[in-house]
Amino acid sequence: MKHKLETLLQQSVETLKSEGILNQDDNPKINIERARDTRHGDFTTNLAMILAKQAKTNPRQLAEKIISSFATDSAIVKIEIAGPGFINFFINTDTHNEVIKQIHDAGKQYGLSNIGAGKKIQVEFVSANPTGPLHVGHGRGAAYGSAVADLLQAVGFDVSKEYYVNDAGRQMDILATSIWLRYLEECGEVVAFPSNGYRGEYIRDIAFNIHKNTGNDYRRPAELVVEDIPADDSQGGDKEKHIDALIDRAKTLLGPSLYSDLFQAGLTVILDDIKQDLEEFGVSYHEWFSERLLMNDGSVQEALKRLDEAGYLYEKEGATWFSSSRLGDEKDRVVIRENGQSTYFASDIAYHMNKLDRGFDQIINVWGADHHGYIPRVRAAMTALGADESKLKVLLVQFAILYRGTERLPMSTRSGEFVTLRQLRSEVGKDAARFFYVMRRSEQHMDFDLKLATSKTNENPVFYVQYAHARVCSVLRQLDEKGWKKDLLLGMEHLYMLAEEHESTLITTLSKYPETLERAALQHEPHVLIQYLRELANNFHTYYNAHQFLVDDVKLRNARLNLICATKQVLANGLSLLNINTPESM
RNA sequence: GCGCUUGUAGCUCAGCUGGAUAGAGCAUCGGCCUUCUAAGCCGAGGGUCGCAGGUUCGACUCCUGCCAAGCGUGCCA
Repeated sequence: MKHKLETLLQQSVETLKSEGILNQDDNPKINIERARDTRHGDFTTNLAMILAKQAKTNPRQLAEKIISSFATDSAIVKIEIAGPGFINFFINTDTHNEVIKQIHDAGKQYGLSNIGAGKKIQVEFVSANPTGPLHVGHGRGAAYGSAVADLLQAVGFDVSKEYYVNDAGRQMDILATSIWLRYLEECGEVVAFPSNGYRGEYIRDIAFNIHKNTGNDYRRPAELVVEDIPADDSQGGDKEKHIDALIDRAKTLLGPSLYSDLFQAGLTVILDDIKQDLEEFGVSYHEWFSERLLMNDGSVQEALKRLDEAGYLYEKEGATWFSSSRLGDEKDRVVIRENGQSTYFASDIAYHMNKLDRGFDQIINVWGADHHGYIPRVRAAMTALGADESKLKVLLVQFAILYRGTERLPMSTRSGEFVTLRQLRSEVGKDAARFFYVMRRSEQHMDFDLKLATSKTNENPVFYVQYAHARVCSVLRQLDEKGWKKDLLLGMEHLYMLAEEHESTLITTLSKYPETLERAALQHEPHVLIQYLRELANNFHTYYNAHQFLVDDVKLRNARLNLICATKQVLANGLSLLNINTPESM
């Protein structure tokens, strides 16, 4: 309907041009909106107000002319000029009610579209270091990223979801060393635990299992482990130097093969845990992309070579630098350290080169907001590689700050004090967690009060929406118990009987679903869909309380049943897109 | 210091990229269960849209300057 009005208005503009009322080069953007108030009809446009200046008349007069040149259409019963010059369109009820048939015919497909036209989009999200379980901050990225990806898929993009596994680098060495030290404790070799190590209980679990499965293979005398190691900061030393020395000691005492086994064992356990966690959260990936792979297959060297050939690399103070400041970054960045090792950023350059080579039309990175300073250097790298940096879209997710009542909960991976995603799921459930995470705009800082989410579950908005779905199911069960049958065709023939205001409002909301999906997807704003579902549920509950569906009049009854079944369908479509369950009863 | 993000009801947040009288939920107060699930519905109160200018028919929305909060500003990842 919206598109139809657009074309009709376009024709009016052309007519007015040929009459000389409008200039030939006036090509306004035709803007049709839903009227916010029912008194303003169904659709509205501000076209006359936009064009009034060029046409040198006042908006209301111009609106008159637009209307008089407007082709008649059976779907439109009335056109009005209102306020400063809005043109309001009133749609006839048959056209209005037709959406119930459309929803029935399309079923699960209702709302899907093909505006993405099969364009390839990659969405990378979460990508947490595999150094420990996911916490509630990652949960937000997971819920948001997957919702964005699934929405884009729903409107016709060819979407690939990816997790970048940072399975290389110093953090991983710290992890392996932390595990080893806990393992030594299991064996009875007591070594003071470094302040910079990973202190979580899960490290002990991993160490315990390695000890159980492999015995004393990794055991080395405590005296040798600590011999000549520089002091930790608790002893007035430097924690970085301390941990680096311990890593080196682990490598030398264990030898490359055993060290690598230990490293791999830790990585596997943690990554498997992350995969399972996400799966249970309803998040799936097409690709788990390994950073180590990039480092081992020469991609990093290749990427740096390309930067060098383009003249963007130079040597300074023993390191190799990328002159990103020439491309909009604040300063130049090191890609190869003094010690010869490439930096994390170098891997990331290679990773983005790899993404480009895979032929995506658009690359979306969902990052925690604390990484925002990283964006200019990645864009600079893409440009330097000769790519179109506008292909990259970075969506930032603000941290979720956890509260239990008024108490702010600590969130530090290193100290091991954090609420895991798994704990959150078991406390509030998958559905509520996903709903909560996606309910707010991603750039909003978010306060997540566990006490509220757990102790008052009945106030949780997710139940409100699910309850609407369950209520329709319940009505259908009642229908059955009364020995009545639903007569689809009879209902469709009598949709005109749905003349109550509550019915009309509900139908309008149903018809907004496709455009809501479209907007939510293109703007990368899943909260728009949540907002919509809450409105739809509200319309339904209000209707439910105001009118009886299972009335004796068989025509009206079936018309109403068709309406609430359409509502059920749209609720189900929206919720399942967000990977939230649609219970038949509650 | 500089950069990014945010500032809307007591609290948590929407506000459809500039439209008509700024909206929900929670909390508070008052109503509605012999009728399809009261996890629901109806009503009331509650606002200097951080502050000050500017742009125009029209600003919560765009521009500038302040104020406040969070984050960033590593040869960490």
